[in-house]
Amino acid sequence: MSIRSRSDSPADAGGPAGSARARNLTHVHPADVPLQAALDAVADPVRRAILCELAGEPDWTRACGTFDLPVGKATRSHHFAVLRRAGLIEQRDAGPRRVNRLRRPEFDEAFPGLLDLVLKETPPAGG
Amino acid sequence: MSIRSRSDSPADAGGPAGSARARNLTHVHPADVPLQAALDAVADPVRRAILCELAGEPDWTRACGTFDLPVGKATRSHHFAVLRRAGLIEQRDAGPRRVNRLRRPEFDEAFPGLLDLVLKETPPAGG
DNA sequence: TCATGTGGTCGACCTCCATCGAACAGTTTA
DNA sequence: TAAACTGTTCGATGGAGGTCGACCACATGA
Repeated sequence: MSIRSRSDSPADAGGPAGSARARNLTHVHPADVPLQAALDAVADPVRRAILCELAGEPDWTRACGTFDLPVGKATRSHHFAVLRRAGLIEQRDAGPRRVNRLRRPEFDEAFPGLLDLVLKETPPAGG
Repeated sequence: MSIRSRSDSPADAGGPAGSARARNLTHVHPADVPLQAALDAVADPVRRAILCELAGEPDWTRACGTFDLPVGKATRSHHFAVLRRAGLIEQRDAGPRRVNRLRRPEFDEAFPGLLDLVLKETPPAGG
């Protein structure tokens, strides 16, 4: 397998030191994520809804607050953090908003097929 | 996709009506399993250990009690039931024992890549 | 400076589920 | 019949995590 240098933190690109908020934005490369964490991340329906919405649009175009989710903003923030720690999404501060990107190629390399299953999911019914 | 006739309950093969215990052994075809149930099933480390052990041996050679698991027999029975209802394993009564088979081709067709991820998992560390 | 909008953090609550001991059921052998 | 073995079911328990309201931190614009 290809052990890449996980030091190329992509969120650091965009400034010498970044803002104070951005410095708290820690990312984990999918290659460093245990299978347990990856499965736990995608096992939640709200998080799968986030991933599906994110997959349908270009990178860095969706802020956290723009997702249609049946939970409050505290829970929403929690879910985004779980996805970030599982190597599934990447986040970047854009003014007061935090925009997202689905880490599809990296995650696919670490867990082949898993993200495809999530994105191909047929919504239960009716909705 | 190939919608196969899910009425070919394989556990019924082997007798006209089977024993009383066998009649309570209900199976679910992986094609009828929601993604949520499949993910929930493989998200548990004990169940993944069962799947990995099962994958290393021929079908119908491992009874439930022969698995090396860090849980009591009540919990063990629970986990096997979850795997059965998720379409991951097939069970058959052999005397007082209940032997198992990994439903690898059927499950792979319904959830491509998922079982591979589980079986390729590297045990956390040390051992 | 203030107001607004966005998102994170904290504490608490609550539900789900993994876990266990005990009792029960079925099979085999004596 | 009894004993031994295997596995299930039941009821209870504990912990992990999803959820919320409230408050806090940061960025923008007037």
